[in-house]
Amino acid sequence: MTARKENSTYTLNEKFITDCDLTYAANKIGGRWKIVILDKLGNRKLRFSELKKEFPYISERMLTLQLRALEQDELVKRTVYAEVPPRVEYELTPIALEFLPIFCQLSAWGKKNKMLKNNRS
Amino acid sequence: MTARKENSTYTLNEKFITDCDLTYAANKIGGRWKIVILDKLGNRKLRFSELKKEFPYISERMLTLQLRALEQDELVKRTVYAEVPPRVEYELTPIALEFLPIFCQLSAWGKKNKMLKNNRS
DNA sequence: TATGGTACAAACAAATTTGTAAGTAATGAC
DNA sequence: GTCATTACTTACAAATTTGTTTGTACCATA
Repeated sequence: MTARKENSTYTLNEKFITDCDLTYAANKIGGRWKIVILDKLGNRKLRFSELKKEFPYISERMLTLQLRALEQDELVKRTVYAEVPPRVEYELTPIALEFLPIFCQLSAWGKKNKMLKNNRS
Repeated sequence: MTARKENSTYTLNEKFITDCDLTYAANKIGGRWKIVILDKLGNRKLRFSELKKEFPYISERMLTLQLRALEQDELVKRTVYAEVPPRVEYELTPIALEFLPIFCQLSAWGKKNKMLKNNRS
C-alpha cells in the first residue's frame, strides 16, 4: 500500500521480524489500540458506537482504521445490517479468541508489577 | 523528555491505556524490538555484540535505545566490566522472566496461524 | 422541508518511532 | 604512531502511527 524502498533496512528488519513466530503474533496485536479492542470485544458482539464509548478519547478514524486492520487479519468479523440508521456489529473470530487467555496472563503481569512499582515510589 | 501538549488527546489516550493492566504490560514489550530482545536473552547473559548478531540489520542506535528502555523498566539488568575493550552483559530480571511463558504461547499462536494462512494462499 | 442518528471516508497535520552516518574513549598489539 | 576492538553517543533524516476536522449517505420522523 504505502510505497517503501525495497531493501531499506526498515523493510529487511520488518521481514526478519514477521518471519519469527513470536513477533508475527505480536505484530497482530501491536500498536496502541488493537489489544484493548480485542479484549473489550471478548466474547460479545459490539456495535461501532458501543466500542467507541469504551475508549473515551479515541477518534473515529482510529477506531475504523484498527477495526479494518483486525478484519484484514481475520481477528474480527464485521457484520453489516441493512437498516436505517445503519447497524454494524463486530465480534472476535475463533483465532482471536485464542488470544484471550494470553491477555489474561499479560493482565495479571501488569496488575502485579504495576503494584510493585507503585509501592516503591 | 520530549515536550508534549498536556491535554492532547494523544496524552489522554496514553494515560487511559497505561491505567489498564493489560496495556500496561503490553506497552512494556511493545514496539519493534523489545519482545525479541527479551526472548533472545531468555535465560542467558549476552554481550552487546552478541545480541547485535542476533538481529542482522538492527542499528546499534536502536539496540542501545531499546536496551536502555528495558533497563529503565527493570526488565533487563546491565553489567559493565571495567575492561578494555569494554564488556557489557545483559540479562533478564526476575519480572522479565515471568514473560517467557507468555512468549511461548504467543509463539505457538504465531506458528499455528501463520501456517493456516500460508495454506490458504 | 428540515433535522437527526449511524458508521464511516478524505484531506491534512502532529507526534512518535526507526534508521543513517559519523565519531568517541581507552588500551594494547603491531 | 597507527590501527583494531567494543560499546556506545550525537546529529540528522525518513517512515510510520496517531489525531483533527470536515463531510457524506441513508431514510425516518417532526
